Amino acid sequence: MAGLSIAQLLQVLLEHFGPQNWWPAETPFEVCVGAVLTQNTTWENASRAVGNLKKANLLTPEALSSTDEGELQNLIKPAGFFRQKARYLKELSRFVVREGGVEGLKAQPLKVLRPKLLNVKGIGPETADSILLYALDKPSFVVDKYTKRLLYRLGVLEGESVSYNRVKALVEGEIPPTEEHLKEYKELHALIVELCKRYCKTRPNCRECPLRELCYNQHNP
DNA sequence: AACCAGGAGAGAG
DNA sequence: CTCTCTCATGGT
Repeated sequence: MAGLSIAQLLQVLLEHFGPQNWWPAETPFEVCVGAVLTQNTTWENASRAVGNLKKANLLTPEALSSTDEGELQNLIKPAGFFRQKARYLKELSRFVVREGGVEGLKAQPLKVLRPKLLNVKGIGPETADSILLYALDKPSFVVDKYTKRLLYRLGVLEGESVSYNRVKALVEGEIPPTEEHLKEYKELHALIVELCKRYCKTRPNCRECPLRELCYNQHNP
């Protein structure tokens, strides 16, 4: 049944969609901000908020950390949860400044950086890994709702509520978190999102899905 | 008009 | 560690 390897999955997705070259952002810090703003929200909504911050010249750690929180709330409203996300962005930007900016973060090893990020209010496992992978070029695989849903429907996971760390360990067990696999981590997560946005949402569209023959429960999703 | 979207914190068991 | 509540805007 579950004879599907993660490497195979990546290969099939790459053949269908081609390299995605994520994350859609101009700077590493913009990736960090976007990672927070897209929490439990569509990228379309998060992107509007990012655009507002860009117009206001707030997409640097220094500018963001010294901005009035109330004004910040107004700018990021389209992303939803604007009160807590404004607080989270303040926490994050202060952290980045404190650590010597993006360069200061990049200089640190993954093993010490990940716990530090998880210690920041508003940065959970997915947001931390997104920042590590796409903003700081550290090989830390990103698990999200799509990843769990897809791996479940492919018969790799027992359910969709398997814990974050177990899914992460599963993938990183097959593709080790080393520098040489950085590109594969980036592409795999991006491709899973691309696939799921189109074919593997809560209500699936299996008929046009390129993976429909691999999906063990395609008739009762 | 419910339902959903690239989560995370806080509290309880 | 797992379960449940809350947080909010915008599209279908």
